[in-house]
Amino acid sequence: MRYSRMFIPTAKEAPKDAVIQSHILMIRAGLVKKVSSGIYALLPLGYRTVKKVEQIIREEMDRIGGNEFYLPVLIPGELWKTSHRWYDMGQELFRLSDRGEQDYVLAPTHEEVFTYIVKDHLKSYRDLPLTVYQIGLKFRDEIRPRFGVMRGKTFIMKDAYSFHPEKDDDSLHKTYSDMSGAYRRIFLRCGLETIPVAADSGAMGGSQSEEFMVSAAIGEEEIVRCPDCGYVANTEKATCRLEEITYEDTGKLTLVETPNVKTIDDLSDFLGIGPDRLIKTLCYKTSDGEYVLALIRGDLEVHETKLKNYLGVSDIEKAKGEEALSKLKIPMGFAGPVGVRGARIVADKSVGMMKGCVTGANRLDYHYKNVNAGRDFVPERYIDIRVVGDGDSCPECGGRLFSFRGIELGHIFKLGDKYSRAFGVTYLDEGGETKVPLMGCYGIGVERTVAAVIEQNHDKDGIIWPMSVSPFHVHLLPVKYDGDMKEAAELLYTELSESGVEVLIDDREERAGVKFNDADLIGIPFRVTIGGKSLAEGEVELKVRASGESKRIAVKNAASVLQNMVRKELDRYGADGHFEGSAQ
RNA sequence: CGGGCUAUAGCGCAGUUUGGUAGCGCGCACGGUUCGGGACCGUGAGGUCGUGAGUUCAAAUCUCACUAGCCCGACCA
Repeated sequence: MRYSRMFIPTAKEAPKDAVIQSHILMIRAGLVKKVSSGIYALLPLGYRTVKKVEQIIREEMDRIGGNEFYLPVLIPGELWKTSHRWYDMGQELFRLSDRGEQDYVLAPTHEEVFTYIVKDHLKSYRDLPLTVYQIGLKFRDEIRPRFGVMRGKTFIMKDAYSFHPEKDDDSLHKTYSDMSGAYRRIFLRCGLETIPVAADSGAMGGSQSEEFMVSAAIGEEEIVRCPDCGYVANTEKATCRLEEITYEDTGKLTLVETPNVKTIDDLSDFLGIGPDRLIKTLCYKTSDGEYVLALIRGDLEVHETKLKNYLGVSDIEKAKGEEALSKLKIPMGFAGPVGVRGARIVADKSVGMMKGCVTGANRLDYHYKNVNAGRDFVPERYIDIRVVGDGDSCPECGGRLFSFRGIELGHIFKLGDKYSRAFGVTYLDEGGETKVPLMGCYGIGVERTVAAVIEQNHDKDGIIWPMSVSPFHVHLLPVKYDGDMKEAAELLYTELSESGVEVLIDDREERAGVKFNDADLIGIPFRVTIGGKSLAEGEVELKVRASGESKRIAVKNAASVLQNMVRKELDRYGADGHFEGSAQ
């Protein structure tokens, strides 16, 4: 491609709403343009990279037997009512209706459509297992779009679904681990180091689930890892060993006056007791309108996602002060589990052994002391709802966990039969009996992957593309697009292009400095400078964007040398040595 | 949705306190000099000052309402 003909709006300064490097660089290098909050247009350079990532995904999906589809994004609401997600999903689902007032959704994922299609054609156990996928646009009415392309209202996602014989967990597990392997290769081929993390399955339902994370300070996920045994988990799911604390029965329940002492810290100071002797009581309201008291040891925090998952509701929120008072007669700051009516009581495991402790008395300015769990109150269950973080003990080996932040690029789930059952998907088994298949689902955020590549591969001057996803392989830079330099550059351009190397030639009549800076910003792995002096000596100059190394090559060999270097570099990112030639 | 903030030329910003009819840098166009790391000189184009109402002789500036966007939190690929 010729730079002068290509739409590449580079900029010295990025708009102030870009706060992370990948976002700033995507805008400055002319990869994307914001159309509205959370909605981005891919410009030619950005789209080239996106297509390469898609192609890598496609190759890896096909390798494990995936069938690629192209599905509509406008979906009849009927399908979503069948799966019940029309009602469950809440406001992030874009809903609309046509002139006949038929309901539609803009698909945020494609379980419904794929299940609908498979239902009609799946007849026999011989058709299983089946893996289908597509790469396409998704819509989510995100509450807060963020970080450019990282979290948008529209985004490209690869989503795959697998179908397996009923109760055949081995078959499901086989595809699940094939996916896990494919995901590792995909990210590796994109030049990314990802960390597979045990995760929460969230609203999707299902059992096992694994997220593919890239470590990044701006990541939206918090992950804990044990350096000793390698345990890794999203904090939505992570557990830890319970600290050994000795509690003693201190006698019978006693009311104690605690005027205006509302927080754990204040209470701890006021009574001169450590926070691990206090039971924190948080009052939640579920999306079903139920009230729940969540109990946890005073020095710990409740993880709302864990609590929500246990309760099996789509959302929870802290109950408003007035509401807790009027509905449950619980004054804010003095809440406790003793004698409460009208609310479920759920306790973290840390509360299970607590004796001789302090809780709110549900009476303004009073707490109870000498509280024993099990005696003075009985929660419906002791479960793990605590926030696990730095310094907690690894549940596997007891080592000290540390936490870090990550960006979620992919997520794989075992779904079970929720969707197949809802849609009435069945097949006949060997014995001629009707069965319901198990399902798995597997997603990758495409633009987000591109953003992560930039996040991990850039310097102060711009992007440093891995060859596998770079919009071009070689950037030809004639210092002057005129005379001998122009001629040599054009010749090299033709030779390289004909041999399958993707070349961007900077044929603009710009000053050298401008061209160099744009080249660094755009970040194509190999830059070849065709300058007056070296050309007079029959040479051109190769600069490797990543290392900054440069060397001279004889003009007459340049095409073949570059061709080999590009090939070698592409092979480095090939998976298992199977990678063949250019990513296009 | 809760908390914080912003809105003036394509981008980055000043001007708002104390009302007087809009400016700087980058970018863009033209001319000239320059020409291997974002050159210089000159000329020029480009603005409903987020929207609407109000106060006033006069509003980017003061008042009210609204809208959009950004940051922190809850949701997700």
